[in-house]
Amino acid sequence: MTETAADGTVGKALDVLDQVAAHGRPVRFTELLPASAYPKATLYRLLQTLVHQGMLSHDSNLGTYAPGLRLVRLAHAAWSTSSLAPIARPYLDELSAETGETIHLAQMDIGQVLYVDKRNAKTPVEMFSSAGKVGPAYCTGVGKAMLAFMDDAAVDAAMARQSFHRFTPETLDSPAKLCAELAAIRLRGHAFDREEHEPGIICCAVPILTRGGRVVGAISVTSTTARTTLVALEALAPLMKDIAGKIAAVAEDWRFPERG
Amino acid sequence: MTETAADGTVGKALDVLDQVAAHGRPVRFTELLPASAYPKATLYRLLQTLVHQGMLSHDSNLGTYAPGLRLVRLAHAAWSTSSLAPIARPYLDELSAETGETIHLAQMDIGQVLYVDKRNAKTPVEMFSSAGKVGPAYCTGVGKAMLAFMDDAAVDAAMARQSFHRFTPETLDSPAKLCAELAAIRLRGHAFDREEHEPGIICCAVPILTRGGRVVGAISVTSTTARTTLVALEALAPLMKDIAGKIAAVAEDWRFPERG
DNA sequence: CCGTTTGGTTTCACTATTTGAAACTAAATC
DNA sequence: GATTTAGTTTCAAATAGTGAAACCAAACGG
Repeated sequence: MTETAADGTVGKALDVLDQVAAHGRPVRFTELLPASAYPKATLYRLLQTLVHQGMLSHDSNLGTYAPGLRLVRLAHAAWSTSSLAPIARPYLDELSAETGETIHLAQMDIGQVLYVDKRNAKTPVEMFSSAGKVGPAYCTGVGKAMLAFMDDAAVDAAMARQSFHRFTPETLDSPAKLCAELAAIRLRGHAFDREEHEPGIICCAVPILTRGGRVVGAISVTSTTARTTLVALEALAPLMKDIAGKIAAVAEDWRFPERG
Repeated sequence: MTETAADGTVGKALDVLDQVAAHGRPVRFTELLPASAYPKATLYRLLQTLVHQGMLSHDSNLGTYAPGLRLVRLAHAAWSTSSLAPIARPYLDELSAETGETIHLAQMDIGQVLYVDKRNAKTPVEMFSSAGKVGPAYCTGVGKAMLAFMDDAAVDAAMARQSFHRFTPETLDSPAKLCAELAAIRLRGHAFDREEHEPGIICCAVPILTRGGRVVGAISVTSTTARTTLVALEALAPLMKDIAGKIAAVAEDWRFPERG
């Protein structure tokens, strides 16, 4: 299950960190032990180190471990210096104002979609509930939009990491179906989510491409079948492509200079 | 400068990670080397490991290192399972609706204030730009509100970590002044920021305390001298204390059970 | 155009750190 | 009060980390 090529102690420690984080709630030593590849004493010491470093917090009276706040601090740095979010902000605001719908900004992270920013029409704020969240690539608009424009090697690598779990009757549940879809997306220039991940939820997504054609992210406009249709969403595609182009232009100069 | 008691290789690696994050922009090997406590080869290997683990990203044509997206993913877990934010959300919404002002939710992290959530009257969303941000404890409302109710040992530890840099003429720039202020806050039950951190910015903050009196965080309402006065802000204190109480009650059952 | 500097990567013998089976302790549970 | 369960500590063996120095490549300067 763990495919992490743990290089050295650091790798192991981070592996443990991931495990704790994956549980999504405070976990006890004994819950971790069977899932971990390491013997009792080793796991114990790794946990101690991580706690001591503030990467985990340990509740001594419940005996539970949870991800520590130091991570939040570090992530702030990561988010603001390595993600597209700060650059894309004004453009997302623009798109949000124009469409009034839910907007997502995502990047690809080892075969998974990582949402790095969001605009929500109704509710005022939702924070990390969106930024930092990960999702499947094969059944989300942003995921497919990015896959469609990645190079073969990267697509293969990503493909290998998809579960192809059938979330809804519409989910593309095989590599073959997905490949066909990607070809269509390449032609069209934008991707749809036809209730493939959640029933009733549809979206239209476009990739963010550098001049050199490299994928750096994707944006999507999401809505519900109750409120709108794919056809109506598709009408937004030109605007979205325009916005994506602007983001790409700024991003390229700023953070993703094309190799000379 | 580096006061990290680096335990083992993991500690060193995380130390390096912090250093990279601290720069706030992609950094090159040579910029890191002099600042780092480790010799060339060691630093090099640590960086390699971190990159390989996705904790850092390395731009091979610029030769720069930046915090990696894996951190964002991990932080999402940390934020949603270890911070007060998910619990406090509805109450912050309530406070936001009632006051219409900027609201902060903060926790104490090794002597620094870590903002974990925010509500902004005007702009719809601001994400990590606030969550994950750190600030000084000695000259912010939330910082002082928390310090005032922490136990002596914790206050001492935190004090030792304050820079007492004089941001404005109003900044409390010595431990003595701060101590006096903390006593006043304890009496009053709420703290002010009298333009101590930024000119023109004032706030009123209250601690979030468990039944046992343990500090788990603080909330603040911020405004400008142009728009309002401390007296007007103080009028909100009862409401804020009420909200803080509600958050504490839920938090305690949920995540901070008092030791029996 | 070639010698030199600067920035980054690799080597390798040395050694400190990590390892993990097993022993141990404390607290539940029977 | 015996027994299980959960967590912590020990210690010799083994592994992984160290860092001075050598090396390489690209940029620089004369």
